[in-house]
Order: sequence, then structure tokens, then C-alpha cells
Amino acid sequence: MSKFPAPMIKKPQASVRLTDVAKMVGVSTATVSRALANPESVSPATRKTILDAVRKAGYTPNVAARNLRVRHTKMVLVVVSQISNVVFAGVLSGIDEELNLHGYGLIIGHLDNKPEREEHFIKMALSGAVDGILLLSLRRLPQGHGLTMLDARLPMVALNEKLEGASFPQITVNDRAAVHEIIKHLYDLGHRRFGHIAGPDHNYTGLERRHGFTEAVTKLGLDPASAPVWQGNYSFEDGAVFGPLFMQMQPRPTAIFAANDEMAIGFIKYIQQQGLRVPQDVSVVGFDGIAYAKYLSPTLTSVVQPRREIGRAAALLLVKQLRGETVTADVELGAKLMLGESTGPVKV
Amino acid sequence: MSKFPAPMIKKPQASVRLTDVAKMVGVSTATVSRALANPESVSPATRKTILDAVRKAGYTPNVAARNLRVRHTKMVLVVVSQISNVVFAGVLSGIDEELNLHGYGLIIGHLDNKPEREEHFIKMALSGAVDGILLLSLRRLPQGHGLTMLDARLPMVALNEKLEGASFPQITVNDRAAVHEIIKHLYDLGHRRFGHIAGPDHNYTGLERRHGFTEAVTKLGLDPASAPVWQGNYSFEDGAVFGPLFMQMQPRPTAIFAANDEMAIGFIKYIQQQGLRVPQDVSVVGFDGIAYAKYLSPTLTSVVQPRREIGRAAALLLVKQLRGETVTADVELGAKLMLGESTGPVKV
DNA sequence: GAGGGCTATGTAATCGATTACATGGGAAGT
DNA sequence: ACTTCCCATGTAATCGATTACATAGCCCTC
Repeated sequence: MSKFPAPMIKKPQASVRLTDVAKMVGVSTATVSRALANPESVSPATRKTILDAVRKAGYTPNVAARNLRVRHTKMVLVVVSQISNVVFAGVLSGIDEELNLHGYGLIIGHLDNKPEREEHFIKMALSGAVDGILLLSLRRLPQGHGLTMLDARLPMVALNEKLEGASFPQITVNDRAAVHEIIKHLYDLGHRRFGHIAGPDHNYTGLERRHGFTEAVTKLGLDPASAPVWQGNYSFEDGAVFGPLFMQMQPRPTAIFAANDEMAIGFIKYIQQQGLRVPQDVSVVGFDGIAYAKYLSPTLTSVVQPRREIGRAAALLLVKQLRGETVTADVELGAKLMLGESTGPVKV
Repeated sequence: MSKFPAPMIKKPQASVRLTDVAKMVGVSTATVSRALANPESVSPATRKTILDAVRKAGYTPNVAARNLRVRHTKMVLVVVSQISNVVFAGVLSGIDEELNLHGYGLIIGHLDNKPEREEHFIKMALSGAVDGILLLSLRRLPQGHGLTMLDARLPMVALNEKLEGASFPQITVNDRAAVHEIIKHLYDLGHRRFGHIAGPDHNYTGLERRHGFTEAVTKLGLDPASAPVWQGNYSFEDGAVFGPLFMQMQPRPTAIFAANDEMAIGFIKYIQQQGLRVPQDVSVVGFDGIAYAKYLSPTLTSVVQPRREIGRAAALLLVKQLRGETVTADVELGAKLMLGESTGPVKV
């Protein structure tokens, strides 16, 4: 009596449709649809029959058809510049977590550091593939840029940006305050000569941290001109690259603040190889508070970012917009200084 | 003459439709559709008019409608257990890169280490939201499991799995061979007493590395029973956790192989704190070759996985299936031993 | 100059759900 | 027993593209 084994053909994909289930049970498609979407609107008896049939037939509603009809997709596009970046990955986790809670799925728009790809994702968003957009690009978008223009058509939220005059909410971390805290910490340890390995300028966070640095240094009454700022690209290598410049300075800064942990690590590695000791000879501070920071020797003093929270907050803001609530206020989160062994009293 | 500023209302979303463009130009919807999909099938004159109108109106085809009609979505679902894992993130990058080349987009099915979420993504896949699936879960899936069953309905490829009797292609890295290489390297340095910090057993890679270890040790004529195997969960902490056990062994292994870099790092940190020197007192090897390995002191000897390539190969395999080519052969990639300072001659 | 073949375009069916509106039948009220 | 109302269900329009099939016009050829 048993059927033959499943056919080998994969492609045809003749999957069960709503109509099929309706026919099986002997009711209209409307009833089946209702039994699935609002069970109470259907009599218990039919409901049961239908649900059984659905199970037996292995029916799953076709989402393209549904999306077309209801005019939304329950999907969110996250445009991210580099997915393999630990910080982004953490934020992404938070986004996914929150989105998930509200029944939204996640489409990744991976720029892979190629900004020209944005075009593609803008089109995708405009084509109704998603209900909203999360911008995790960290680039400073000029006004009138394609992505910011999208705002007129689709709810969106920007992370770690601060666009003047943007009408969509933005969620940021108070990097500047954290940097002030770093410099104060170093100052309290007796440091007076500081150096900064900055991130790129086309990047909101990089800029904030750099400004925070010069601000803090000036506030202490030190001459910012005597506090060198080198500009890197957030990579390990870039941290090392400034090592030679640092070594030949006379006098050398006694404390270096790097705009992210990777550059701090690269820098430390380099100067250690040159025979300097951290923190005895130089104190070094990073930023982001990646997990590895705790396993270096010395462990790295850094600022831990609430990655998951950033993601969650942004996602929640978006969901609220999607629900029709008008959300105007930007959200600012705080970051916490994490003391490690890479900072110590200045050498006397 | 200029219009008023854009209206404040976001939700209505009354975007331009194909019909609108057709009406503007004065041709049928079929012609517009053709002008977009196959420009050559339309006379140069109409083509230009249409394309101009499309631009002017800011028309973007509705993907739900298209998907419904053409019965595919040009989207791929990647089920991944933990997105913030560096290795996965790297693989994901490769997947995205290749998929992108072939015009496919990426939907992330983030399990967040909660296997029960799979159910949700299975439904999603079945609902026609994607054309194919990439399995990056690293769990050993029992036969008959929901995800493996999907194979009958949708093209799929598994990464770093090896499912017996699965009809879909699988791409793996030859971890076992790499482990043999590690042990040989250590043996050549004079080591005879080995220890292994293993990954979890419900994980293909973890199992392979553990088997590789006992295999290699036995092959050298050493008693595997005297080579302790501790089982961790790939975290820094788990590496440290076995430190005390190691410390109190008598005699202690002179070389430890950890199934991933995080555990190796955690372990090194612990024993360093206990006053042991790496590699003078103990040699340690990790696995995966994460970027941080090069910045530790000592730098970590590890096995670098071709993450991007793994991702690309898997994606390509899937794309081929999507094109209708029958691809049967599994793909196996090699990993390369990367010598660091954490391994050295055994202490005499 | 009639027929064949092409090319450019139009007409309308189709994909598979959701849902506004219509309807039939039974319970309840008088 | 007749009206009213409500509940469960059905009918069919709709979402916005793609595309099979039909057709009109033109050029060519014999």
C-alpha cells in the first residue's frame, strides 16, 4: 500500500497551496486562511479539520503571495560595512535578538567596505523587500545621500551616526565622554604627554574619539599641538605602523590612546618588540573592549561598548516606527572604562 | 514653479507601479517589463522613453510580486549558530561575496546557540522566502532532522559537517590532517607527553579534532590513555578552567593542543599566571588561526582555516544547484599550520 | 502583389495568498 | 411564527509583476 520513495526531482517545487488544503477539507480558501491567521474566527470543528490537513499536507503559506497582498514583509535590512568586525557582529547579535522578539527577520546588506554597494541595497529596500532599514555603516553620510533619502520612503534608524538634520532617529554611544574618562584616568596616573592613534575621519566614531581626545587634552591645559595624532584605519597593522614614529619622538608621549583595540594591540606588540615595557615605559588604552583585551599581556585598558544593547535599542526604535508610533528622540548609550594592566603610573 | 517639500507621511507608501510607468509612456505593462528585463527585445526609441520615465518616476519593481510570479527569490538563507563568532563571521563574508557575484542576497538565520530556533527557519525556507539554504550550524544533525529533511524540497549545502547519507553536498576542512601535522610538529620538537583541550562532541569539528588527536598520538606509539583530553565549549574561560587540572598532573604534558584559539589563549593566560613560561615550560597550539593569534605574547601556533574560501566554495556549490546543475561531490579544503612562538623544543 | 517571416507591441492569464462583502442558517427575542 | 442579529462560511477582487499567446505592420522574395 505504501507509496514509492520520494521522487529525485528537486526543482519543480510543486508545493501544497492554500487551495489544495481547502479542497482536501472541503471548505473555501478563505476559511483555511482564517483558520491559520485567526483561529477563533472559525468553528472549533472546522478549525481542527483544517489544522490537521495543514499538518498532514505539510502546508506552509507562500510568503511572496502574502507579502504582495499585505504589503509588508516582516523583514528588516541591516546595512553593515563589515560583518566580520567583532563590534559589528556583536551589535548585529543584539539587533537580531530584538527583531526576533517582534517577529521580524533579518536581511544582511553587507557592504564589505565597498560603499558603492549601497546602491544595490537601496534598490532592494525600495523594491519592498523589507519593511525598514538599520544603518550600521558608520560612514558619515552626506545629506542627500541615497541612504538618507530612503528615509522619506521607509522607516529607518542609524547606529553610531549623528546626521545633522536627519529625520530618522539615531542611536549613539557617548564616545566623547568615554574618551574624557580615559584621559582623566591617565592624567591621574601622572601622565602629561599624550598621543592618539585615531580612526579614519570618514567615520563618525573615529571623529568623535579624535575630537574627544583633543578636547580632553586641551581641557587639561596641555598644548594639543604637542600631543601627536596619527590616523589609521582600525587595523592591527595600522597600530604597528605608527610605532617607529613614536619611537623616534623626543620626548615621547608617556601614554597612547588608540581609537580601537586592534590598533592598540598592534601598537603594543610593536613597542614591546622594541624593548619597551607596557605600562612601565608607556601606558596604552584601547577602545571597544573586545574579549581578547583580557587575555593579552598586559591586559588592555579599554572602553567596553554595550554592543548588544546598542543593537537592541536600535532594533526597538525601528520596530516602534514600524508599528506606526512616531519616535523622534535619539538614544544615547554610555560606555564603561575597563581598567587593565596596560595603564600604570608614569615613569618618574 | 517648484513643488512643496515632500509630505511628512511615511507609511502610505503609495509607490509607483509598473502600470503607472506604462501609462506615463503610453505603452503596455508588458513592454515596460520587457524594457527592464531584456532591453534588446524592445525598440531603441521606446526603450529610451521607458527608461527615462522609470528614472523620472523613481520606479523600482516590487519584489513580492515578482517573486510570486517567477517562483524564486534570489535569496539564500544561511543558518548560523553564532554570528559573533570570528570564524563564522569570516565564512559568512566569503558566502556573501560569492553569492553577491551571482546575484543572490543573504538572509541570516541566527540560531544564537539556541537550536530550537531552527524550526522557525525551516518554516521560512519552506514558505518560499529563499531559493536555497546554507547550513553553518556546526551541529551534528541526526538523520531525519528537520533541516536535513528540507533537502528534499530545497537545494542546500552544509559547511563543516559530514552527514552520513545526506544527499546534499557538504564542504569540510580536513581538520584531522591538520591535527596530525600539529602533533608531528610537536613530536619533532621532542615532545612526547601531549594533552588536548577538546571542543564539544555535538559538534562535527570538535569531534574531528579530538579524533585526530587520539589518532595521531596512537600512531606515534604513545599510549592515548596517558594523553589527557579535557572537553570544553570553545570559550576563553573553558581554556582556563583546565589549567588547575593541568598544573596538578605529575608528570605534566609538555605540549597542549586546544581545539580552538580561544581555549588555547585562555589556557596560556592561566598557566602564565601560575608562573609557567610558554613555550619553555609548555608548548601550546590552537586551531583556527584568528587574527589575534599573531598579537599575543607569545604569538600562537595555530592552524589557519581558509574561512573566506570555505564560504565561497559553499556558496558556489549552492549556486550551481540553484542553476540546475547536479552537484554531488563534497568539497574538502585544507588548512595550513601557522607556526608561532607558543611552541618550542621540549625542556630537557 | 500575395504570401512568408520578423519584429515590436499588446492582451490577458497567472503566481498564491488575504480580505471586503455577501449569504445562509440558526438562536434569540417578541 | 416572524423578525432581527450574529456567526460561520463562501465568493471574488486584489496585490504588482511576468510572460504565453495573439496581432499588426513591415520587409523580402518570387
